[in-house]
Amino acid sequence: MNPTIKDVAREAGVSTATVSRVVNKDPRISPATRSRVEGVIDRLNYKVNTVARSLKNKKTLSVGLLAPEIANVFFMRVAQGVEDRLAEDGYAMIVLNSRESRDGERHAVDLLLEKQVDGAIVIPSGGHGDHFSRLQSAGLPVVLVDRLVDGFRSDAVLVDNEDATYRAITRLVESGRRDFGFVGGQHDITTARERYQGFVRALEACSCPLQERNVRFGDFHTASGYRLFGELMEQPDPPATVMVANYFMQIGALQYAASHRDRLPPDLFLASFDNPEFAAVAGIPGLSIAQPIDEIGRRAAEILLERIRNEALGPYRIERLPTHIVFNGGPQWLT
Amino acid sequence: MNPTIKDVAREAGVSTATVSRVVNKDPRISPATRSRVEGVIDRLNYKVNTVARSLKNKKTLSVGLLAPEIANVFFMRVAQGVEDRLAEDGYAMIVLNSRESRDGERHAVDLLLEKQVDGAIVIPSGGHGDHFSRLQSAGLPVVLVDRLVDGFRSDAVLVDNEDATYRAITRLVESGRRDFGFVGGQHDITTARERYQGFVRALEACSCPLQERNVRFGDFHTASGYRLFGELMEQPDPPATVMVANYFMQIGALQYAASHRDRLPPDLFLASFDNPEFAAVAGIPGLSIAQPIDEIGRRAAEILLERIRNEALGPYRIERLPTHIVFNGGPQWLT
DNA sequence: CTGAAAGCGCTTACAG
DNA sequence: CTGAAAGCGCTTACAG
Repeated sequence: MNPTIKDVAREAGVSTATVSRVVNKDPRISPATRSRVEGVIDRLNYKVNTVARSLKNKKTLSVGLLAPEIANVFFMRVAQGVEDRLAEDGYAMIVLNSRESRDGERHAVDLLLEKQVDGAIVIPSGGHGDHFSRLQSAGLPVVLVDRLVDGFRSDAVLVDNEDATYRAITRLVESGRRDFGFVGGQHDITTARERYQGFVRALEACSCPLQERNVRFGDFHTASGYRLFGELMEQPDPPATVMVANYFMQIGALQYAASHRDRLPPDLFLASFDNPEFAAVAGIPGLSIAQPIDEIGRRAAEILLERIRNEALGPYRIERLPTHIVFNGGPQWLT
Repeated sequence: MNPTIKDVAREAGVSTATVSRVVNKDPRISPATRSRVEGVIDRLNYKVNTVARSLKNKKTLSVGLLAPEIANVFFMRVAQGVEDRLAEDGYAMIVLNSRESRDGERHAVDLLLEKQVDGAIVIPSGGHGDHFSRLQSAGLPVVLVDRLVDGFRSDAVLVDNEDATYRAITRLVESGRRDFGFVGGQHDITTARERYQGFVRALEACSCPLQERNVRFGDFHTASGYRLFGELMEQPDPPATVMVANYFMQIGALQYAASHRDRLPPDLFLASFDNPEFAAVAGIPGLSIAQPIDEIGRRAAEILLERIRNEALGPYRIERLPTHIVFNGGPQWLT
């Protein structure tokens, strides 16, 4: 059906070895031979069969991207960054969904092994990562994104959640706010833990009071944000400055706010991660700690490619990219 | 490194053919042999090398998903649906970004051909699709999603944009609204054209006046929605019921609305596609024509798999899935 | 600078 | 029910 290297060789009157060398830009081929072969390649519209090539080379030029869900704003921006970087080097991105379960992750690991990908970028679904080491045992480099996990060591790209939260809260303290609430995720997730620690540290630094009833932990989903933020607001004396430490919980909180405007403190201010568009539309003052999500994806891909090519032989690196703070109301979300 | 079929054969004292048959569940293998071989497979943790298998079978069990951008809510939900369906049958999904350009699409077609995918699902970037026929010439089935294109025929999965818009507008007319505006996309995109036609047809049906100054066409991006909706609102007598015929334009319109509340007609009502969360948070009354996006992805994958297996040999089918209307303000977005 | 030949890890028609 | 062998489409060490 599709022409093979044999067809080209026959038409050009050379061996398949020569055709292969032309295709792979081997400099030892004479210009005359090269251009003759290239002519035939064009004429027949020959495309190298990368499956055959992969079998020989033990490289598929493909990389797995494993995430807890696909329909997720954070994930898709990571994926965009990853695809961007991979495309530059001709690598394909295979996207897998772990469906937020460890079994899903195990299954995905099997699939990646079978598909012979050259490496994997993983956004973990939970706090544990033993099962990812099977990739490393098979010689595949892994780069973690967004968070670290227990029981598994590898390169990782994320942000400095603790420090970013610390700085954001400190800034709010400096502008006179002292009455804080917090809605976050479970502590087995490093990201959730780090953000809460930054929050606590900032309050300690200013000797601001932190009342236990103003702190809630949920599961990083919209419904959880709605419920926990609602619980905060339904108290007799709700905090006026609330950190909702995750994009989806923030959407939930904003939905609660939109439908219970009368319950909200008049000077309510919401701090969160990654959600400038939503906050802007809601018309509630706030700030977002913006992660460079595309860049995280790009860097993860970059590091993975280095490992695949054995350019990076040192110890595993945890790379934390800088965040920046975006205040609502400006036009900066209009891009 | 990884054990091969040869290692298993040697350990089990059988030929590689027998191992292959066990792996592929050939019923002719005796139970005794089967269980012995399976034991060895487990012990060595043997995984079939799908690259080698693909070379032999001329099937890679992988499918390409090509979209104009990855960081896009519509795309990611399609991708989720596609991945879901493909995973059931053990197919991998390779995601490619055409970067909203025809050259990007051509390049992706080359890559898909090289990677020997078994088929492709395409969300086109423009109104033209000549270049996709190279996939079909190579024997690869293609399923279009979201819209049709000139110069290319294939199966397609989308919604009945015209009728959905007609019904939504008609419903608003029945509730007493007569003063309409429209913000949509360029007419070379079938989706944009169909939605506008449905809008016009609904207004004709009720003999509602449609003023040309209340109709604007942009490019389906947030900034365009912001600008064009702003233009509508900055007129002396802005329309109170505006259809913003695309998810991203609607976000732009809501951002404009959030920052220019004083300019809005007091009884402003926004109709759009696919954005219940945003509209809910913004607190502006409205309705969304909700597409079953995951389902579109699933169906596209389903049809593609049928074509790959030659189960569907008939003529190309354009499948239009039903939409439903969601009004803001209820808790239905809390899922 | 070029070719003959082995081999990557599978599958399967053929033979028994 | 099982095996020997060919072959999928490449790449590359070796030889010239």
